[in-house]
Amino acid sequence: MKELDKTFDPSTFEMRWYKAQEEAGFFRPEAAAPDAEPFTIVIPPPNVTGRLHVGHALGRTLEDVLCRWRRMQGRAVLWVPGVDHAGIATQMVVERDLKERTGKTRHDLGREAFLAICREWAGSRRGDILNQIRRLGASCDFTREYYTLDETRSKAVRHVFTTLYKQGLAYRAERMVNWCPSCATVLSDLEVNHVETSGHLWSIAYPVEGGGEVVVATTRPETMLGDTAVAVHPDDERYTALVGRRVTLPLTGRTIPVIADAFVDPKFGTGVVKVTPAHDPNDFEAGRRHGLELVTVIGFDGKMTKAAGDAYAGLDRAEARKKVLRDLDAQGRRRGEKSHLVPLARCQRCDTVVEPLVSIQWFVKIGPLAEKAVAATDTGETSFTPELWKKTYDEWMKNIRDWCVSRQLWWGHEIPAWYCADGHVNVPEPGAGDPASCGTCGKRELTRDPDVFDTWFSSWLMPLSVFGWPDETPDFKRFYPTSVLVTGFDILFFWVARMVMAGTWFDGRAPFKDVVLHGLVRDEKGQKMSKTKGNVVDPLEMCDEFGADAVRFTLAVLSGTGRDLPFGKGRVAGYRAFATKVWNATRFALPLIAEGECADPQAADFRALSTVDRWILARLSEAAGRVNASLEAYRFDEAAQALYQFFWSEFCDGYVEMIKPVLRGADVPEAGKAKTRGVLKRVLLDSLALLHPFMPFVSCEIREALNGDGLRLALARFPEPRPEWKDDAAVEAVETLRAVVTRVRNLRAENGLAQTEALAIGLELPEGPLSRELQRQVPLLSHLARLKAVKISSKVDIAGAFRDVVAGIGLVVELPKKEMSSEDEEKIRKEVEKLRAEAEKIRSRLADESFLSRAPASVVAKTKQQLEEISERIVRLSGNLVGDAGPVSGGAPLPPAGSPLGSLAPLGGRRFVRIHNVILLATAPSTNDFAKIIVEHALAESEEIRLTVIAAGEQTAGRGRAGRAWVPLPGALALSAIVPWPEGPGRVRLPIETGILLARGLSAAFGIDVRLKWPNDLLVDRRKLGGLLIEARSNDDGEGWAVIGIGLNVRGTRADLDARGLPGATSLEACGVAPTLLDGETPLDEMLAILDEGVGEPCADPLPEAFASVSAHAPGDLLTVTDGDRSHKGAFAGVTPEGFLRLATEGGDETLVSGDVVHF
RNA sequence: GGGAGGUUAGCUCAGCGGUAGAGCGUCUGCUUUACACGCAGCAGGUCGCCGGUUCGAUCCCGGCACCUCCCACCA
Repeated sequence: MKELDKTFDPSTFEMRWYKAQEEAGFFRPEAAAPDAEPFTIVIPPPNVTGRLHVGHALGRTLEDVLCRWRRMQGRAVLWVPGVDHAGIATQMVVERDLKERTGKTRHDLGREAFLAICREWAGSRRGDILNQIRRLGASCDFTREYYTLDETRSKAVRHVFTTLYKQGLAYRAERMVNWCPSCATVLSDLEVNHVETSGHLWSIAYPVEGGGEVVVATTRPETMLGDTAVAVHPDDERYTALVGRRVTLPLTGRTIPVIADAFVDPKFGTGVVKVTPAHDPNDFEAGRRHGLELVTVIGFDGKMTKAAGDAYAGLDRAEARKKVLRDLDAQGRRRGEKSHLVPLARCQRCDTVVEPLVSIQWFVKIGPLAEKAVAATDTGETSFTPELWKKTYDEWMKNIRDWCVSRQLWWGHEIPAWYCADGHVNVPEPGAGDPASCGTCGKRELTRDPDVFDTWFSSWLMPLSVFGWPDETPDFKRFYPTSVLVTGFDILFFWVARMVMAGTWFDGRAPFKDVVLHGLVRDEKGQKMSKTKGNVVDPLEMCDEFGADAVRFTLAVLSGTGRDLPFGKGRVAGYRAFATKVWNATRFALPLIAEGECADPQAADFRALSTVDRWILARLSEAAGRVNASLEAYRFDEAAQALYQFFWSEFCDGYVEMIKPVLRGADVPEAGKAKTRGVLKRVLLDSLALLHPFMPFVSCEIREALNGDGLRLALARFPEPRPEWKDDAAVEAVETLRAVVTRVRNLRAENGLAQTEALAIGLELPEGPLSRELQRQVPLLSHLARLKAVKISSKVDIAGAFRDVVAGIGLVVELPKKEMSSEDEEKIRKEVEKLRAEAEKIRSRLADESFLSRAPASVVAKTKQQLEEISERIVRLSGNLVGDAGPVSGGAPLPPAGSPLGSLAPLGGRRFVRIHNVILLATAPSTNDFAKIIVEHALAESEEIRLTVIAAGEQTAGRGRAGRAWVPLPGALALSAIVPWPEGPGRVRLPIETGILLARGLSAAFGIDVRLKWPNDLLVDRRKLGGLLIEARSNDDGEGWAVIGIGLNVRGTRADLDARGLPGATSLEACGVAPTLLDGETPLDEMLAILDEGVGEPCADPLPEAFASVSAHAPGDLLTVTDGDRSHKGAFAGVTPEGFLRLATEGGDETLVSGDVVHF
C-alpha cells in the first residue's frame, strides 16, 4: 500500500494515468468481451483550426462520463474522435495569415498552391485539438480517428451527392441566395443571422407618365436603381387607375410599369412598393410572376455595378445609399423619412450585411429527407433529452427550405459536377469515376465545378462515414446506429437534424438512439462568453490550475436540465475541494486499513456487521442506485450531486467520524476492527469506482494507493445497488443518532457552552427495537456529542432539563444552571409560536370534513402524525419556558390553597368551581380564540372566578389541546370556568372533579344519562354530546389563567348528524331535550341554576366511585389513548385526582396518560 | 410577426399536487493528530403578480408583467 502525498496536486498524475489507459487499449471496444453489447458515440468534430473551448469541454465531459460508465458496465464502448476541416473558417484563417506574412491573396497564389498551404496548416493543427481533448480525459479510440476531408469521408460525400442527383434531389438552379460580399460566397439560410436594427423608411416620389406622382416607401433606396416596376395591391382602390400605366424611375430616367400584385400590403407605408427583382427575395418572386427584367445593380463584391449608372458604379453599397438620397433630394423627389426597425441579415461568420443576390447554385431538395427524419423521432427511434427540443426540431423540419450546398470557396470537398462548353451538366453515377466527356453532347472538354460543398455537407454524414460507409465495413455493421449524440442546441439544425436526415434517407435507420442537448456555457455571472467582454474561460487553463477532474466534475454538476450553465474559476475551485476531500479521506483511511486484516463485506455476513457499518453500506448501495438511475436518464448533475453528497456528508462527516473510536479504540476486539476496516475499504473502493466516470484521474491515483489496481479501475465493475445491503433499521438508528448529536451540539452553541463541555441527556421513546439499538449506541453517541450520561426510557426525569423532540423521539438535555436569557426565551417563544400556527393550520385541515373524506387515507394519517409531532414539540418547548415548576409532562397540580379557586367549597382537599357569571357571545372560530376572549374578559373584569356560559354559533369545545370544534353544528353551547392559574401557560389538565360535576349537572338539568369518557368527552348512549377542555393563558403581567370548559351540541336531529357524517355524535335535541338557544327564550338560566347547584355541592363520595357513577369506562376496558404524540394501549384502571387515566399495559406496568380516548 | 424557455434563499440553480431543497456565499464558534480546499452550528424564502380547478397549488389551467433565446423575405 502506497502513501498519498499530504498535498493534493493533480498535475503530478493526471496525464500519466491517461497515457497508461490509452496505451493499455482500454479506449478501444476490443477491450470488452467479444460479444459485448456496443455503446457508440461519434464526437462532434471540432474545427481543425480551433482551440478547445468550454463548450467542447462540456460536451466531451458528458460523453466521456457516459463512455466510462458504460465501459465499466462491460459494454463494448466505441467513442470515435475526429476533426472537421471547417471550410470557411479554415480558409479565412489561412488567408489572413498569408496576407500578414506575404501580403498575398489566395488568388495571387492560385488554387493548388493555396490548397497546399491549407492542407499543411490543417495537418499541423490537427493534433493540437485532439491532444486538448486528451487533456480533458476523453477516452476516445484514437486508432479510429477521422477527418472530414480525408479519403474515406470524401468517398461518402461523393456517394451522397451523386445519389441525391440521381434521385433528382440535388439540382442546380438560379435563385436568390444569401451572399456575403466579405466572405465572397453564398451562405445557407442557417448561416445568416437576422438582427433587428434601427434604420429608416424613406419615401420617394416617382413621377407618373402623363402627370402626377406616386410615392413609394423603401428601407434600401440604393436598390431603386435596379427597380423594374412599381407595385400596388389589386384591391387598393386608391391606385386602381394607376395600374398598367408607367412611371419614370428617378435618377435613371428609365420608365417602369405599375403592376398589381397581392404581395403588397396596402396598409404599409403608402401602399406602393418599388420592385427590385435582383435584390429582394419578395421582388424576385413578384418579378417572376410578372415577367420583369432583372437589373443587378449591386455586384458580388458589394459594390454598385455598371447597370447602376455611371454616377454610381464602383461605389460601396452604403456609399451609394447616401448618394442616392442626396441626389433625390437635389431633384426634389424625397417625400420624408421615418425611423424603422429592420431585420438586417448578417453573415454569421463575419457579421457583414448579407446581400440577397441572384446566382446559380447547387441545392438539395430537403423536404423528402425531412419527412423521414421526423418520422424517426415520432416513432421514438430517436428521442430527445430534454424532450422539448423535439418541438423545435419538428417546427424547423416542417418549414424547411431547400439547402444551398455549394460554396464559392477553395477549401473543402469539390463538387463532383462537370460542365461542357454548352453548359450541359455532368454528374457521375454513384460509384462511377469522373466523366471523360459530356453525357449529353459528347464534348471532351469538360470543366469541373469550381465550387466546394458546405462544410456541413460532410458533417451530416458523420455517423455513417466514420465507420467507412458506404462500404459495409465490420465497424459499420457493429456500431451503426450509434447510441447517443451529445451536443449543444446551437447546432440542432446545422448538424443534428441533418444527420437524422442522412441516416434515415441513406441507410433507413436513424443515426443515434438518443440526442442529449446541453445548454450554453456562460461565465460565472451568467453572461455570454465573448472575447470583447474578456470573460472567456479557457478550459485547458482550468485543467492546469485545478485539474481536469475538477473541471469535469464542475461541468457535470452544472449541466442541469439543458439550461445555460454558469461556469467559472470559483466553481471549479469549489469542486476541486471535493477531489481534495476524497484524497484526504483516503489519507485518513490508508494507515488504519494497513493496521490489520480487512474483512470485505461482500463476502462477510452482513448481519454480523455493526449498525454503523450496515448503515454506510446501505447508503452506499442507495448512492450507487441513484448514480446509475441518473446517468440512465442523462441527468449528469443528479448523479454527480448524489456522489458528492454521499461521499462528503455521509461517508466523511458521518461514517468516518463514527468509526474513529472503533478503529482506534484500545478495547475493541480485533475481529470487530477487521470487519470495520473491511467496510471502510469497501466503501472507498466502490466510491472511487462510482467516481471514476466523473474524475478518471484522481480515482485511479487513489485506487492505486489503496488497492494497487489504479489502471484496472477503468474496466472495473461499476457498482450497482445491492438489495442485500438494505437495512432500514440501521439507517433509522443512525439517522436518529446523528439528529440527536446535531441537536445537542446546537444547544451547546446556542447556550454559549464550550463544545467540550460534557452534558447529560435523556432520550424518551417507547421500548422497542429502536430504543434497544440506541441503547447499544450510547458509547458512540456519547463520543460524538460529548455526553457524560445518556438515559433511554419511555420517560426521563431530569429536573430543570431542556426538552424537545428530535427525529420523532423526546430529547431531554440537562443544561448547566444558568438564567435563561431573554433572547433565548424569545427564541423559544418564537419557535413555539411558529409551531402553534403550523399546528393550527393542520388542525383546521383535519377538522375539514371534505379533507377527511376526499384526501387519500395515507395523507390523512400523515397529517395526523404531523400534528401529533408538532403538538409534542410545542408542549416540550414551551415547557422549557417555565422552569422547574413547569407542568411539562407531569400534569397540572391542583390550584394551590389560598388561590381564589382554593377558597371555594373545600372538601377533603378537593376544590370545586362555583358558577359566577354569564356571558353570551355570538361565535368563536376556535378554542384558542374562545379561550382568549374569555381570559381577556375575565382579566379585564375582576379577579373573581367565573363560570362563563357561551352560546356559540358553533360548538367550540373539543379536545383540551386540540382546539377546534369537532362538530361544526349551529346552535352548540359551551360552558366554561375561568380560574387563576399561577403556573402560567403550559400543559394543564382538567381536575377530575370538574368533569364529574359537569356531567352530573348536565344529567340533572336535562334528565339524560350523561357519561364521561374521561378526560375529553361527554357521552350519551355512547355517542358524543360534547367535550371538555382546559386551556391556560397568561396576561402581560405574567398572571396565569385557565379556562375549564364544556361544549355541547344543542341542535341537530339524529338524521342531521348522520347526514353530516357524524354517526358517532348526538345532540341535546336528538336526546329529546331540544332547548332553544340564541333566540331569546333560552333555558340557560334554568340550566345554569342546576349546574350551579351541582357544582357548588360538595362531593361526598370518594373519587373513584364518584367517577364510576358517571364514567363511560369500566375497569378493564381496553382503551387507546392518544396524547398528542403517541397512542397508548392498555386496560382502564381508573383515574387519578389530577385527571390522569391509569392504563395497565401489556408488560404489567401502569402508565399515566392524559389525552384523547380514541377506542374503548 | 410566430414559437420556446425562464422568474424559488444574498448568488447559481434543483424540485414538484400533500410541512420549501442543494452548492456557494454571509454570520458564529473551533489549530478536535485525514482534510482551514477543513470541522461544528445558526440565520436566510408572501416559490414574479392576478384569477381558476382541487379537500389541498410553488407545482395543473387561464391572464398579466419582466427577462432570455430560436425562427421569420413584408418594402
